[in-house]
Amino acid sequence: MTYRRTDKVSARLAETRRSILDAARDLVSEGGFAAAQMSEVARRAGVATGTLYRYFSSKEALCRQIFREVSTREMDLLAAIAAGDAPARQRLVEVLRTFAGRAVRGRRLAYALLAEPVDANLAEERAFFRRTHAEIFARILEDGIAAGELPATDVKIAAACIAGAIPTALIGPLAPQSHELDENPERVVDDIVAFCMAGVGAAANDGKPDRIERRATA
Amino acid sequence: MTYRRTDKVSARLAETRRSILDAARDLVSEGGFAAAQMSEVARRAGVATGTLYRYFSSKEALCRQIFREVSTREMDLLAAIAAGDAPARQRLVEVLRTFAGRAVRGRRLAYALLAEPVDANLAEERAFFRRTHAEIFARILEDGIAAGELPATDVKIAAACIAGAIPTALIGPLAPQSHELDENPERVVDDIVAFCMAGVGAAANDGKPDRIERRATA
DNA sequence: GGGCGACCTGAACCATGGTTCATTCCTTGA
DNA sequence: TCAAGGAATGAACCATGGTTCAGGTCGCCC
Repeated sequence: MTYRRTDKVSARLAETRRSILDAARDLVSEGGFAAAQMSEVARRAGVATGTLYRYFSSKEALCRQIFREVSTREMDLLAAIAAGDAPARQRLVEVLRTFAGRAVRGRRLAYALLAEPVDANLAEERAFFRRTHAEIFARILEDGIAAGELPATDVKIAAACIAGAIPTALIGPLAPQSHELDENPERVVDDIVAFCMAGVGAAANDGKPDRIERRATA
Repeated sequence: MTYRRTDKVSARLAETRRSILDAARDLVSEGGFAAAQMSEVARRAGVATGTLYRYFSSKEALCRQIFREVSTREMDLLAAIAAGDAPARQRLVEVLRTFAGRAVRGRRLAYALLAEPVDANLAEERAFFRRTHAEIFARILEDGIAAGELPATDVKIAAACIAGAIPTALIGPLAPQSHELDENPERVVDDIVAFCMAGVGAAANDGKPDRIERRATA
């Protein structure tokens, strides 16, 4: 027993771990998971390739960790809104706007999380992410139906539709071609949210004129 | 000049080409593009691996061809409906039902075309496929708005929402977990179509009771 | 200061799967 | 039947990128 990890060392280790995760996350938000090659992650983090394997058992483990950290942050935001005690319709609008708005702002990262081609292992993690999304939507829908704010629907299916419509409209293969997003992201978000709200049988106008009226008068 | 390709040979070549394409398509519809390895395609087609390269310059070229053949078939079906002279709302419902219905029936293939992780080259082809979808939806929406059947909306965005909602709800990472699809695919398709129709500001009841009423009485 | 072991290094290793090419087989036209 | 050349073969080749490991460095404890 001649060696025991000292606090200073632990701190340094933790720091290295963090810098690896940061490097990987940065790479992902710049070029997607495809850009996060182990050698490149190491270079960015200022360590050798082999060192990565002292902190993460495999590339998959590292990527999963990234995925979790980022998506947990997002989910927590949405969950907090969902757990509020505002009327269900209002919570739903807020959740959708938050989701879509954040995706637009961190577009490259959102693409990586939601749409980038990844291998089966990561796809699993993504499925979990999406499922959690859908559950948040579904719970609010249930509340709304129970409270009579929304018409009865199969909430699971409606939630899945929402979970598909938003990313596709924003960052899927359809989006890049159009430059509307760069010009007027707010309107795009508004329109998407309006579509989803209408889809679940609720007009989007909670205090402000909704998409349809606004555009009809234009 | 002692050799000239005879008709019989041309026919045989064409046949080989076809059998390669068939083998590849079958593999894709069984296990997605991931399962379509060149050696396996060759085995199925009853030729040697090298032979594939006499017909297609690369795996990418082969896969693109598959993608095009399959998706063209689907697009043509939808385009035919879209070009009809029924009221826009009716055409829209029909297109959506056809799209969703075929995806459910050929689920594995639909997954490959719409959602399976593929590399960037194929993603391009997929983007084209989706864009064409969205354009079909958009055109019908425009017709409907012009005819006063539908409220004014940004048709591009609505179309993108639809193009995202349907596949995700049916075959995306969300769907597999539930077995509703196996039990009652028709109802699921109905609900999804209803969501989309409501999203564009049209209730889905064209002659028959819509989702909401039906479920509310259950 | 010195021995010990954890930590770090990065070039070599390996697995996967697409691609090539020297060789063989077959068809054509005489 | 035979020379000429296109078509087919499939094992070897190669590129990519994750993973390993023998050797060096550094911090802990006495």
